[in-house]
Amino acid sequence: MGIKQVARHAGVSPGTVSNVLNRPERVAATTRARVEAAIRELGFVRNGSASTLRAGHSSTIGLMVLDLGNPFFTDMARGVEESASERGYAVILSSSGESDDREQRNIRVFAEQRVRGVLLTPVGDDGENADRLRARGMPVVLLDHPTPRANQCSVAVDDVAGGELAAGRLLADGARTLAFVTGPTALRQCADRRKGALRALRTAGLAPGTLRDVAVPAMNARAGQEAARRLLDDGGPLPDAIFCANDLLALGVLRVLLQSGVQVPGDVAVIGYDDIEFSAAAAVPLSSVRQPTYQLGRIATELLLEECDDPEGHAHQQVMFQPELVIRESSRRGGGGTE
Amino acid sequence: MGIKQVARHAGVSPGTVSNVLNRPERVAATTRARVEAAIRELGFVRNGSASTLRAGHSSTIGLMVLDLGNPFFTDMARGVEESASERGYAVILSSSGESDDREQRNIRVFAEQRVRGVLLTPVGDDGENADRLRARGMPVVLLDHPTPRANQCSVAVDDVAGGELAAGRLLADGARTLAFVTGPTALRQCADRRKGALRALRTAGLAPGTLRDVAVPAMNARAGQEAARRLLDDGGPLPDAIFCANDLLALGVLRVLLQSGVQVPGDVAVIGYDDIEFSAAAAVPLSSVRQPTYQLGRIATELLLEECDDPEGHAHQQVMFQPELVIRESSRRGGGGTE
DNA sequence: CAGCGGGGTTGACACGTTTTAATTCGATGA
DNA sequence: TCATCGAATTAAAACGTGTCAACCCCGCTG
Repeated sequence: MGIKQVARHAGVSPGTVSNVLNRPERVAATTRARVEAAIRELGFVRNGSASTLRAGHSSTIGLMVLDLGNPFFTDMARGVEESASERGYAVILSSSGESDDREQRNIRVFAEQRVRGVLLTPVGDDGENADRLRARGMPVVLLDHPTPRANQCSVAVDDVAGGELAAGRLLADGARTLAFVTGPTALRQCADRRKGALRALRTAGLAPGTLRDVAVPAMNARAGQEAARRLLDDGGPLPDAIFCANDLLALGVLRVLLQSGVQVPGDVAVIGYDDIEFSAAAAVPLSSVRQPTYQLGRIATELLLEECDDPEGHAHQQVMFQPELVIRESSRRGGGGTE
Repeated sequence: MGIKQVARHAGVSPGTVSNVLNRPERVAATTRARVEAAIRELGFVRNGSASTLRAGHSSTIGLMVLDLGNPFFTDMARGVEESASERGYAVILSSSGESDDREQRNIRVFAEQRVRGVLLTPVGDDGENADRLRARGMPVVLLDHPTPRANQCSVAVDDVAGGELAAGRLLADGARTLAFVTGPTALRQCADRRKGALRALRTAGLAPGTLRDVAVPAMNARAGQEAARRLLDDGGPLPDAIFCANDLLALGVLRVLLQSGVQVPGDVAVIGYDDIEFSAAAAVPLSSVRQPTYQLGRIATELLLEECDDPEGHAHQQVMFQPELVIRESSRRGGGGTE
């Protein structure tokens, strides 16, 4: 069922059918109509692999995120998909699950599929995978990951500023001891948010040692529960406030605290990061740091496709958004607690 | 950068390189080593589009879900991806956003890409899109959608039973008037859960008119908020209990109720559907109907790949799971209310 | 009337892989 | 010594599309 059958059925040559599909303006209206009718009658759909083989690249882009279970990334993906489909591109969506191996495997799939370009939220910080792709001549835009390097585009939100914002608010509210619940410390997001928190501590004149790190191996609610249990079980006094690298972590933390009879924000204030939809509906509405998630996806896609369309004329850009603090019940001192 | 360059570099013919890639056992150990070295040195990666063109189909499967913003579907997708990658297949993940148009567009992409098979959670009930695919000889498994038709596999959970379970519990707890907050009524999930609720009403000896439908155009938290506002604003008395077609809807409903000072479950009991992770952490922990989400994805993938591997010998199966009620605070009468 | 130009169409080739049938080569047995 | 056999490798064809140079036809100009 190829272009040839359509051509025969319409009484034209295969080349003409191809022209109808790709440069309709070059073919006379009457023959075009005839070909289109044939296409419809035969139910023809273009063989993408043949196109891709001929063209050297497909009309899909690859999107790799850290965790599909995190609404932050699915919101981003929505932005990507809408922006891409407006330009006639399809999106192949993949998740690395924060695993270096899976990132590499999935990137290999992208390479095999000859996607037109890749949007990558990298697990590691070295940009090795991105470099490998670019070495093959494949445009890459880093997503939710800033780069100092000028050889590629990136779109990100200032996580250091976000961390400073969150911790700063907790300190301003009177907290003297802080815990930082974090996922894998190798993740740039975690490291930067921690750096911001430390900066806030310094500004407040407190020693960096005041920040107690609680690292868990994932960034979901279950891991957050584990972190909270660790905080509760180790015998010492609870910190005045807990800053979580992630709303999912924060929701897990919150849940265990409440189950254990700890008052939030009375005994402990909690603040998360990402401002996912569920945070506002949590048992204690969660303060958080909001990012322009959907926009992140849209803009990254635009940059990527711009580079694809004109690799020579394209000027790489490093876009950096500023996050915004959203204060709700969970960090509002005097809002419902013991103190 | 093709098989030919690798062949030249290793001093063998292209056919041998292909054999190394696909049937390593047929090539002598020493030449195999030489070819593998060449592959590594040149950084060769197989051109998937050429493979696909030759084979007639790629080694990817397409997965189309209703809503990537719903954790129910991302959990399912996790099951699919893990099961597929165990067998060497990659997954192209797409969301129809509950829109018929987008479903059709994305299925077209699947067809163009010549995916090996499709896992489809259809928007409509007619199975037209699935039929079109199967007419092209492409295996399709319906996901979260039962079929009476024996010409295809399906994997689903009994939504009528789930609806009956949920509404039955609300009635057993003493509710006499019920609201059903639902997304697009054309969605099978919504229709079936409603049917179950009606069945429960009948069993309890109540008139079907007792069920007050509140239909909103989407199945997310925002739509749930709209539904709750509609319930509050129309002047009449609130129902004793609200059954939501979806946890996202329920979380939205819950939020607006609590903001308006309505006690849950004291004034109104609420129960959702899907038992997503966030439900347990909601302001009032949400009762819900649990489904074997991850298993759904795994089993559907297994069925699909089984059909792909042996289209003739494959016997279609219609798998139906039974849901399970999870009772939490939001529907526990006497748990914290006025009554 | 011959020549010219241009819009519309065609035919053939290339893309990179897989596969099948054919070929080489060394060893074995008669 | 020669025929035979099997293992290892090769050459060539095919998959369906896009492109590009060539070609045809027709009207127009000189």
